Amino acid sequence: MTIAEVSRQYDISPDTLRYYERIGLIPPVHRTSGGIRDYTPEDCKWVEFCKCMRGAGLTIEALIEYVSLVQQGDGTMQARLELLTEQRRLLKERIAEMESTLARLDRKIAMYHEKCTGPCCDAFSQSDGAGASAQNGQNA
Amino acid sequence: MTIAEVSRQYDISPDTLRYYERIGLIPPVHRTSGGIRDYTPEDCKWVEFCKCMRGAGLTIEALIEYVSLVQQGDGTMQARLELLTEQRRLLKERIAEMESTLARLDRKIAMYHEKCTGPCCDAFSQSDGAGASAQNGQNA
DNA sequence: CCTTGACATGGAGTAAACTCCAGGGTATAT
DNA sequence: ATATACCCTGGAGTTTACTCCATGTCAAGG
Repeated sequence: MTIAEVSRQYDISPDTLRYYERIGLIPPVHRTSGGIRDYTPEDCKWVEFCKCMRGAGLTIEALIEYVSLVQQGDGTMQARLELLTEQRRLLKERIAEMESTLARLDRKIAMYHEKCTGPCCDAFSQSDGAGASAQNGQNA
Repeated sequence: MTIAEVSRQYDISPDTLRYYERIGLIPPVHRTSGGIRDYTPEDCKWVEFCKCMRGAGLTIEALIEYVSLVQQGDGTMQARLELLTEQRRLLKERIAEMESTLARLDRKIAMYHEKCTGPCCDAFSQSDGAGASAQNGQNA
């Protein structure tokens, strides 16, 4: 598979694909005798994997480390397991934080709904501020 | 409250606090007669709100727009509601994506557990690749 | 063989989001 | 009054993660 095909398939520019390879975010891609990249299914899987993990917010640094461990062979299984476990923990933390922010957004939206559909729409004037509930010192 | 106190309380550098104010991510902060920032509880709430929303991945652009709407007064309630609803939708999408990546990480971790504790630890040698399951074209 | 379009490399340029700095004002303890 | 610590602004610098570019190579059609 050429770099252009991979680019289309995963919606990542050729420049970015080369960049990812250069910094070690994906292992070196297979080449033709002429030196042109010819992505194997394995190469593609790395591209997809990195895209997925980056999308979830894993750092490039952690992923480079993981790729490096895989390239060092089977002796690094334990280290890989630890790395992935730590990244899983961090990901779960981020999700929890986002869930709580989502709940907060929901409360704020509910308040705007009340204000917009309440008895006297457009006639309110409490300073809204950061919380649609500016009166009680703390919200979420 | 001085900028240094707010900085400590929310773990945001004074430079970043000034930057946030400059770009409109928080409304103008109250000043002393001498021109020095003196954060009111309301100002602090904005700082906390922005920190929370930024932490969940809302764009600076969307937050600036929200702050701007709030400053424009009560006529913008409907627009604020729409903005928040859209941001909520995007946030939920991101969470869903991260949940699925979390599940994928879990599967991969489970596979490493098997390999590390299985019958012949350290004696495997299937090329691992991006999936700890390099044999079946697709994983997750 | 030659043209044409995609690909290669190394390095420079860019956008976002800070972060740092110089030069100068403010405030409080001595 | 003055030293010291903190704050101000405008602007330059930094980091991250790309993105673009100049120059040269590769490969398929005519």
